[in-house]
Amino acid sequence: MEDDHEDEHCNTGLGLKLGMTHYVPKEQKRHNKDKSRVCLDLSFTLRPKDEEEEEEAISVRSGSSFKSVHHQDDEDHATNKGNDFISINKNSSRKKLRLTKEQSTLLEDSFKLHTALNPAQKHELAERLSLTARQVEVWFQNRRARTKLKQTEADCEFLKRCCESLSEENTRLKKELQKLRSLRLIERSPLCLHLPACPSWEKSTAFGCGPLHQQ
DNA sequence: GGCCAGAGTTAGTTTACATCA
DNA sequence: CGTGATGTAAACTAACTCTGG
Repeated sequence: MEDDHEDEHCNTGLGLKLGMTHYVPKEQKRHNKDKSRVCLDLSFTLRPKDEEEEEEAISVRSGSSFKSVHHQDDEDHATNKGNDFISINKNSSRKKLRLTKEQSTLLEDSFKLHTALNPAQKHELAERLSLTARQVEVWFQNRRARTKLKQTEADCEFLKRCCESLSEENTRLKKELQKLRSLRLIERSPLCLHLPACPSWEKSTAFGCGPLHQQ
């Protein structure tokens, strides 16, 4: 899969950009219904300066997709050499980083130790992973969200089982109550004065709340 | 007012499956 | 029938925005 990067360079990015696709940035989708505008996404500053200027001449910088500039950590993008993220994005529109096995493992291991990082830990980990601190931060955010979601699903499943179990118990008790009521009718019958008492009756009547004391 | 975390959303990628030649 | 190409929906997840503490 990762071997296909070269093909990807040829396929998507350039074709889309020069193909005059009606690209609608997120901001515009939300606030601006002007879909006729032709836009190009100039996401990364690692692009050669002249190329950027050329594109700016025919485009409208949306400022949306990569608004993440508000994070100072993003300056680290320039230090992220050798990473797929950069090598892909410099030539195409927004591409998604795929973490390597090693990166994922290290992140997971770190997450097991601390589900949240302080700034120093974040930067240290980012350095070890050749990622930006922002990327590490986002990964931890998403990881926490996934953990929480899984926990919620597990809780949900547990409560569902509890509910089913209680429903069964409720049904069983209702049946028992029904049985006892019918027995009470028999007991009151003059023909059946010496009917042995049901053990559960004795228990419940001891607290004054058994079937015989109901109503 | 800046920072951070969580919630919710968007969008790129992968995977599984179906269909067709 | 088996096979490769293609299309599509679902799942996954990096990156994003918004909001509240």
